[in-house]
Amino acid sequence: MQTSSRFTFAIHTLTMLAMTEGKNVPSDFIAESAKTNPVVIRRIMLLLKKAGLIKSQQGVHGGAVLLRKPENITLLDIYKAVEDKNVFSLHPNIPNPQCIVGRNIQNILGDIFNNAENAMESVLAGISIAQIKNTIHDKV
Amino acid sequence: MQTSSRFTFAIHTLTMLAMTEGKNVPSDFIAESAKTNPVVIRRIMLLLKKAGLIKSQQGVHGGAVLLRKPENITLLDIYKAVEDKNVFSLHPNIPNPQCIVGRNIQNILGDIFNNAENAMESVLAGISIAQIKNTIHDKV
DNA sequence: TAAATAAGTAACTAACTTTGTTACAGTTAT
DNA sequence: ATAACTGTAACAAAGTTAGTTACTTATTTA
Repeated sequence: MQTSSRFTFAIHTLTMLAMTEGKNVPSDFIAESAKTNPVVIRRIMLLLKKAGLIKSQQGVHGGAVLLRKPENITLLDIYKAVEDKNVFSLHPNIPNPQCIVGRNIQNILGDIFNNAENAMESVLAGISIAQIKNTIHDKV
Repeated sequence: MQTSSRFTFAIHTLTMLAMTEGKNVPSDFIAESAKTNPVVIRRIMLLLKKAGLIKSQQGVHGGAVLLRKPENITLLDIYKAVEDKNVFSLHPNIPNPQCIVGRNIQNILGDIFNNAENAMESVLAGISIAQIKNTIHDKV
């Protein structure tokens, strides 16, 4: 599995927006901090926009701003905005229904995988952008 | 992220071995149940072998057998045997150290990502191949 | 009104991963 | 000797990702 950096880029982006609350932040500025191309950031901004986490403005002094307070944006909100696939994948082809294992394994694993992902997601749900921002401030 | 099916294939394989305890099970037999190519199964068997979960034998009546009781093989053992990458990825390039966010974000996210993965892994650690085998039997 | 700045977006590349496949060498039971 | 296995190399096809260039559209400001 090749894991994407979208989630990390998205958290980075929203943290930057939380640091400069109110002001429009352009993608170039964020890209410079995250050391990537502005288009990569803009693509992620589109996903965050679709999820209702930010709004953006074109033109001079344009950029992105948060639509919610940092306290009300959890990492789970962000995760769901930018990662669509599950952590675990079942078989690429449907297993043999004439085998007792093949006939049952997908149901069983589906439940287990859901439980495992939920456990992971509840950790993400417990952390807000505000907490990350504060941790950064505390460190300085 | 393109998630792999190795974990699912590996659980499927070990469950099959647990069902026919003692007997050597050939890759073709497992592949037929999982609806994939025998080489795919053999490649996964190599990983399970390296992790000490199975042994395998060449030649007529060859195949794979478990090296531990099904009760003593957890999904976490299997996961670690076949998936080497982390669920989450940090930035592909090192963030800008001259930015307060860039300077701190990787440490902060590293901790959070570890917590989230640990939560997921402890669910996997709580389930054994024996449980899966029993669930299959109960269903019939 | 012109210029400058920014998002939005399309198109493309390079690198990488994954599953599936063929082929064949080595091993072992019968 | 033969047949049935694993082990393994090599390759293709498909998909994803990050990065890049280039352009259109929107908006501010001088």
